[in-house]
Amino acid sequence: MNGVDNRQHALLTVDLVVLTVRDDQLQVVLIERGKEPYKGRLALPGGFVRSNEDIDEAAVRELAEEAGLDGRQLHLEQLRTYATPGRDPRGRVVSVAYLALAPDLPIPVAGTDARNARWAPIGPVTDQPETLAFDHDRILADGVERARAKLEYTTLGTAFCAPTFTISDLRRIYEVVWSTTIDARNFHRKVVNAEDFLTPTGGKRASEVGRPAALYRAGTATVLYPPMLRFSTARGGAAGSG
Amino acid sequence: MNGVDNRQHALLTVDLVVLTVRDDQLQVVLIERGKEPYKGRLALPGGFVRSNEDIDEAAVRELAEEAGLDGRQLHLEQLRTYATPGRDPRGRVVSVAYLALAPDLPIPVAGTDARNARWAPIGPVTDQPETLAFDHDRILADGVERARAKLEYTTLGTAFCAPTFTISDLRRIYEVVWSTTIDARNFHRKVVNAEDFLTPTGGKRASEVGRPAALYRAGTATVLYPPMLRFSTARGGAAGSG
DNA sequence: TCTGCTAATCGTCGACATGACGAAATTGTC
DNA sequence: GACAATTTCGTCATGTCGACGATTAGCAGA
Repeated sequence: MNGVDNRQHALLTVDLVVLTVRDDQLQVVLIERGKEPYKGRLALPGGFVRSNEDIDEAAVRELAEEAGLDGRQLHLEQLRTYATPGRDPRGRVVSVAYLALAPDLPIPVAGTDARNARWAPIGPVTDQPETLAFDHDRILADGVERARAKLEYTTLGTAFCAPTFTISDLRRIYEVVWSTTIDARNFHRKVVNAEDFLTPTGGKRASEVGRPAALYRAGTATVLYPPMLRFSTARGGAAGSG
Repeated sequence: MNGVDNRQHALLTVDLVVLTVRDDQLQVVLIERGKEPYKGRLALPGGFVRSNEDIDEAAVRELAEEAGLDGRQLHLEQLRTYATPGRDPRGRVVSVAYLALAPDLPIPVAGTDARNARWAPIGPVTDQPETLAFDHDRILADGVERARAKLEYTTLGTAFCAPTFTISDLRRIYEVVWSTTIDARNFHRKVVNAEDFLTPTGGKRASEVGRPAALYRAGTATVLYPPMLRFSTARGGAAGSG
């Protein structure tokens, strides 16, 4: 707002980091780009925000159009905005990234743009630089880190679960997302004692083998008190980066 | 990316939630708007992002221009993006909000746009709706909540302190930001034991009265393990007598 | 110098959370 | 019925935390 008017118009997009736990792996929805730029390259689903459309709406719409998922049924939150000049060869394109956490759903491959969408394990993507189009590697990494962090101090682990689930289901979420192993007995004690984390449904589910497990629904709590610590209290504090 | 091209160009701005603890109150930098829309109204500092300027740069620039503060010397992080249609009467304006945490610095009222900038306690602002221009009340509330949450599980409390500070200084930060009181002895034990949270400088500072306190610098840790819990675990604690 | 006063720092104690791990309970399978 | 697998309940040592007493270090006034 000084003498020179340097304001510039930009194109606005939303990009989606849609995560699930599937086959004991953390997986993300990727699409294969059908046009330039980066034609043929893997990318996060996303697209341009329309006139008079709020970005939250745009995220829900793209989730449906490109991934075939219903945004009202899964956790969706704004992640971060990426606007570095040159991040998109088409010009100044600002992307608002969203993070979605979903249970292990099949991707409907209906007659939508979701035809190219697929679940892909994040390992091969995050291990190699420049796997995805644009700056989507970075966006994915930010989304994964956000998800990992949120499992610690929120009850969001249930967002990866089906509407009803067992404590083992939930434990496997934590183990996969954090790439650790958790003692089943201590985990059980912890989540059962955490107030409003889990609501028992009364039902039980017989797995293939072993004692049937009680079924639960997500409780009303959104914050986990006390939090679930990712790295055991063990000193060392390898808490590293920021 | 379907048949109809609904993509729309938007103007991009950055807005700043700059917080400090001053006079035992959480305060924020506000400016008085000099032009329409909302002329004369209080607002968060901010402005348009320039061509070929990254938003992080724009945030640092606006911090200097509008608040007279040096962004390299304080904590600055992206907060959230606001893009609801109609949030700005001038048209489609997308605002990327940033959160800055600063020690109790005077605002240089030099010959910059900072002439209107001032520190203002957040209480009167957050208590009344529609105090600020645009949707800045909401942005401020989001910024304050982010700051409160981050004190729990990061070492960011030191960002509110001068380069060297005492443990009491740090404790007052927590007390003011969280609007609680904290036992000085337990707080002392906790932060001294938290690895790499504080680095002793060796110096001491004599306050007006009482035993002089040791001076510290912020340590290298960015994460607080275990976290500082905002609401006490309050299990048996509150119920039982001592 | 001695006596207050205040704030910083050190200690103690009980309640509770947690990690390690034993053991009982409940299924299906051979 | 023995066995394997899994869930669920207990036990124990350790660590953290809140409550709070005690000591220390500086200043000011008697």
